[in-house]
Amino acid sequence: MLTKRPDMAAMPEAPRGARDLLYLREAEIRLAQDLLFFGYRGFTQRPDRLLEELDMGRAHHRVLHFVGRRPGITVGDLLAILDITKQSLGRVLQPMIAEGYVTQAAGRSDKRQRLLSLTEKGAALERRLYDAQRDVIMQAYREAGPQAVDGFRRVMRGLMGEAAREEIDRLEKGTP
Amino acid sequence: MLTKRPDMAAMPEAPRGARDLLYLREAEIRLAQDLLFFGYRGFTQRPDRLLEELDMGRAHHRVLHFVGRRPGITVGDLLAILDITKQSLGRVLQPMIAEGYVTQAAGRSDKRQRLLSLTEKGAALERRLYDAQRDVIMQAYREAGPQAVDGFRRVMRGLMGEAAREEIDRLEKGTP
DNA sequence: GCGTTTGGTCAGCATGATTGACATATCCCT
DNA sequence: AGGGATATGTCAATCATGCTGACCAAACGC
Repeated sequence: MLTKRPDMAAMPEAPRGARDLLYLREAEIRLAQDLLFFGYRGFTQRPDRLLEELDMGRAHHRVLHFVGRRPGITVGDLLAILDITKQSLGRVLQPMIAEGYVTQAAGRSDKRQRLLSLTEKGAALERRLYDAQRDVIMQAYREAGPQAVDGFRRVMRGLMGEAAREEIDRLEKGTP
Repeated sequence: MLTKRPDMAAMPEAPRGARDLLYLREAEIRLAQDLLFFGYRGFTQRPDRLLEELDMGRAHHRVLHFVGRRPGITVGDLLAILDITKQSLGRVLQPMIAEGYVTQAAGRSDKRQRLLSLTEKGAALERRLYDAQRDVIMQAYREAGPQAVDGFRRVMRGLMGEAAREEIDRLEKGTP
């Protein structure tokens, strides 16, 4: 498949140069795939190592992160953010409650709700994970420069769906 | 933990404004975490759906991608890129060979090596996955603009380790 | 009072990762 | 030619994280 390239058949009479543009575009997209794969791995590597020592995984980190980000979040909202099933969350969340990383409190207006928050212990662990990840991000931001950071943000926002974009805006503001 | 913020104790006599800067920096890092989580999910979502229909997972996609990117790659090099164990790769790779997505050929200089390449069938599937992912990336790139794309690349490179950065350079050139 | 919503829980399954141990073929150096 | 190192494959067992379907309990709200 070394000689087969995209959309060639679809442009049998493409103008001179169009073929080269397609090659260029493909190289650009392939590079993006590689960057996302290796970059995301670099981003998760250090927290993963810390979590391993505590017999936890990335799922636990996500709970710590989003509960810390939005204290008093309901189980339902957390499920919507993580986009996993109630059962999958339960298996991670219940042990975290039992071991005192997360607390539940009945909602004041709706008593069915279990509002989730981090305990001191949970917040301390979250901060350790945050610090590890912060170092990696700060380093990348410093090397790249502020303008690059802005570009990074724009592209990442574009990669996610509309729902996730709204979720991010909500997280940035507080809890509207 | 709503009132506890980073490094406060470490800067008891910080100048006016330093405290605000720390708040700002934390918000920046938290945003980066959210962007990477939701962005990466958006990036993998469409291929994941296609793969599901064929009873494959993300691991299969990674093999198709990197073998397609570097035809004739050795098992060892692929392992180094994916950073998984031989056994983990074997469970994904062997069925793909059996079902005719990937072929093996003995290395000409070193006959121990099994040089991996995509078959027509494998390349066709890889292209379907690529096309799905390309649409998402192109959309994000178009919305963000070329300058943002450059910034995105810089930051993502910064997030990965030195080894991954070299690997990306190697992939971009060909197979040095 | 009754249907709906929120949350928890049970049993079972798939995927993709892990480790340790061992086998085979080939390479390369002495 | 011998022998250690290298490249790959394979066995068995385990773990983490996702899934489904079914069902229950409590509280809401009309």
